[in-house]
Amino acid sequence: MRKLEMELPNHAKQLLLQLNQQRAKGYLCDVIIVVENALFRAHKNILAASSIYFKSLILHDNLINLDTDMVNPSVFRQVLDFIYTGKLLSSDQFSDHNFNALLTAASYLQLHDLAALCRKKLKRNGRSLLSKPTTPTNGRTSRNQRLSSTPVTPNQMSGSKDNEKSKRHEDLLKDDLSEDEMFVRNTHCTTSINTLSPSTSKNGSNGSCGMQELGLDLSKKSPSGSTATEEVSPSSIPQESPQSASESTANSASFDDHTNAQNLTTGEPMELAGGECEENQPPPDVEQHKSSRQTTRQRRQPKSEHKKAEDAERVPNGVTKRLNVTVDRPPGGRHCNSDVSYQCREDEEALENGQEQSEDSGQSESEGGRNSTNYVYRQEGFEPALGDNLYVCIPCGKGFPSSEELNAHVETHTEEELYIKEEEEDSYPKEDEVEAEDLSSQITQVHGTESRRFSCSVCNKSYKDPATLRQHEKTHWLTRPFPCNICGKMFTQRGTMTRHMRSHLGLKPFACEECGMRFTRQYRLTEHMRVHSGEKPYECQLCGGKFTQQRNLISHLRMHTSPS
DNA sequence: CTGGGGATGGGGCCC
DNA sequence: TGGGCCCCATCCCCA
Repeated sequence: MRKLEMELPNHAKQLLLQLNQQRAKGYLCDVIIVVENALFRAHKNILAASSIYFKSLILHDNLINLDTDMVNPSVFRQVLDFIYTGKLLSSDQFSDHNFNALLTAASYLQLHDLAALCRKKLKRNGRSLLSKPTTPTNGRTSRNQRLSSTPVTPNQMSGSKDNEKSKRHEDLLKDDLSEDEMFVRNTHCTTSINTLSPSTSKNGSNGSCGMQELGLDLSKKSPSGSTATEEVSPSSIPQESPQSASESTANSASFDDHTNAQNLTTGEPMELAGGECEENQPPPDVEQHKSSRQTTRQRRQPKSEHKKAEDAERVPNGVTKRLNVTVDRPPGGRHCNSDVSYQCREDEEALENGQEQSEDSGQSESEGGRNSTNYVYRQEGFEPALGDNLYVCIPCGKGFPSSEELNAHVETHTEEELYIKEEEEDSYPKEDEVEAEDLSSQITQVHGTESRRFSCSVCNKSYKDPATLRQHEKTHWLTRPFPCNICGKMFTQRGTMTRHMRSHLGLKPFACEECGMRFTRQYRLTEHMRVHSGEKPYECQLCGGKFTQQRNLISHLRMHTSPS
């Protein structure tokens, strides 16, 4: 048999180039590497082919946390670039110090070629090689040890991951990352990250890490003093920038595309790492349960998360909405499903507008700038005058020097800017609202001045206060005055909308002291606490069954009353 | 496979 | 404006 001698000269190179480009777009990326607060997407195959260490890590995990003692985001970006390009790009950054750091990382990651290169370089410069051990031996815990089956010493995670560290690193990133670096600071980002790793729940025995470890800050208002409140600012999840690797062949694969931003924004698990990553991963909170129910709940994935994961899959390159987006709400549907449908709808519109949802679409979207109040990043096509204010609010373009300030600013969006418009409407009745029903003025006139009760002319419900009546009236309006600026869903009450927004933004201020699980509503936490206390205040009068939640009692009662 | 129970998320609505 | 409660939907576990 004759040997075939035909060979494309640049086949390998082209292939790698393609892969790197795909990485930049997050296309087919199936693993996320978390380095401190930076997130990198990549392809398992590539990593596995590059390093035995990675090979072992990604075998069972879609999420890898690297020991930040060994590698920092800036260095890992270079490492990743090297893996995908085989090149170490020279830059000012490549000082001996940098090579030392690279060597540390390369040794740690068992990237022998890269390590050899670094040694060579250092040797040439006559500098001593770094001496950091490949395996961290200090007492400091690292996330990878908790979240992934890293071959590194399986130290415990110190649940109380220090703010200082994250902050420090954040600052570091600010220094290290280029102007084009993208910063993402959405809590959901972290949430989803956690959900990405099947091993998270298995390995994560320490409850207080989870989101906090990854930079979540959902506990601003947490009444608890639990460790869960010691987390870092949500803003401390700097995104690896697509531009960070701009000097290289391709961008660093990170949460750079809209999809991610979208998911983050909408509180949906980011589809950063491909669908499989999002499946059946319990949120970090869940894994923290210690009650008897703990096991059960650990195996569960909260519905919304689950659905969101699915949604993310369905809209892999979803065009995120910007604030002030025109509402286009499909009829019917509620809950997140409807939200998602809106999202999909926008995606479709984007498609119609020529934004293909091909594998390249992710890129095009990313250039469109992402919305997501909580997602801040910097990138081409979005050029606010920032100066050193690297933390950018996507909706308004304002830059802030720190994630904390940005975080504070972002909050104002949900409670301020987003409602300015509606406030104008709120002073009603506006023309269109009058057209809709024009109930308020009528009713107020009829009942407001004379009667103590204010009755709705539509349904005759009465209220003791005109404001409440007005609130009620809105339920009759054909037009709901309070749109969600992220998904377009409309609400009759501002409070409902703000609450809804919290789900987008991943703001869960209420933390359970027992397990660290967080909730968007105080009432939910109160409900939840009964899980730990065992209190079952709701009793079925028919069978004596007791329930922790009233709704479950109601559900139970239906069972009694149902025909079957 | 099915139904019941536990638990959670989201929206509506009233206070 | 936010809290509280209700309802619906859903998931997961288990018998």
